[in-house]
Amino acid sequence: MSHQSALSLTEDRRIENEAGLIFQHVARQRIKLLDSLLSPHGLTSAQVYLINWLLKRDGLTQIELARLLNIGTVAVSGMVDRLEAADWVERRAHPSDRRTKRVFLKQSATAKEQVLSEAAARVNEASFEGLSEAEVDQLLNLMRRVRGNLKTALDGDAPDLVSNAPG
Amino acid sequence: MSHQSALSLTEDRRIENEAGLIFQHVARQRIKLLDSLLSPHGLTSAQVYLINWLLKRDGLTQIELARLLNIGTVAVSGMVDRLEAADWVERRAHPSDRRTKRVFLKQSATAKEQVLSEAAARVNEASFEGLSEAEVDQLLNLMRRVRGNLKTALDGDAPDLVSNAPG
DNA sequence: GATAATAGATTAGCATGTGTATAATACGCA
DNA sequence: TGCGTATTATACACATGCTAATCTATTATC
Repeated sequence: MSHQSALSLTEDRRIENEAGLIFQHVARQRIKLLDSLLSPHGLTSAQVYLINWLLKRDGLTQIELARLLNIGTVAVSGMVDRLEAADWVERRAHPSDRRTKRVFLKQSATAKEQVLSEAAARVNEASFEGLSEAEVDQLLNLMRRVRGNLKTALDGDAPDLVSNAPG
Repeated sequence: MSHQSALSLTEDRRIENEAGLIFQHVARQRIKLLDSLLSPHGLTSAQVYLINWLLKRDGLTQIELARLLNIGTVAVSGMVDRLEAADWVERRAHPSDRRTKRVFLKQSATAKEQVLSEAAARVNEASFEGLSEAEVDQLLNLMRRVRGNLKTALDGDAPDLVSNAPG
């Protein structure tokens, strides 16, 4: 690794534990805050991430959702179960492939688009309070590079389906 | 919020979804990579975060661990259950407060210190591949500010016990 | 066409986190 | 002493993620 000479195993010890905690805490705190904003609407943050992709492209298959959300197909299966039970989405048979089930939003979900958008924006505002626009850009760009690094380390060389995010 | 004028609700829409996904993906990818490094030793990443604090200060109470790990006491209770069942730690009665149980490492855990340290270092190396030392510092500093912002948004004004991380 | 390999989705079982409710203990104060 | 409150840990129910195994349907190969 090119980085190894700059931060060796021993020199790295200063940040080795803290970095992991920071990334985890920020992710979990954002979820917690987003959940608190969404719970009055009967939705969770993970469900909204899924719905956001369907708002961009309705009728995605579960495997496509799994790749976009960076989770396994099993997790998608369970989430769609719960979303379907609560009448936010419905599964429909794929016209030509009977293995595949496509997921479509129901009207109750599309009607919430504005609410979900504002909740996400409020979490970002809280997160980036006091940071300049340049600093936010810097942070997100560095995070994208870290995500790419980790994807390489985990997947080997799989294509990056997530980089074209909805927005 | 001072930030609101720089990035309004509408201007924010470009990043509103992506930011959340990035933070989540990075956190989960790091966990996944760390878990894969630790599973040969019969440990999970969450368990190692807890053990790392005990390596710094053995005999913490469960509530202290909860605050340090930024999780609830219920989650600590379950984790200590599993760690105790696997003989990594043991609960001991507090000398003066019979409500409290302090958690102590067993020899099997302290013997693993070097292994855990190297696993964490390898995750950081993979994460920060291609980033300069200055960029890593920049990233972590920005993330610390985000964490502080979110803590304020969630807790109100609770003290930040986590900023003095082990390492 | 029959058979093998691949792909999409689900089930089962687990770890980790949440919120709410409870039990036991400690503490503050009359 | 004793009552009310706060603290610590746990029980319960749930959401979200994982891996491994399974089932069905498609595709590739002989």
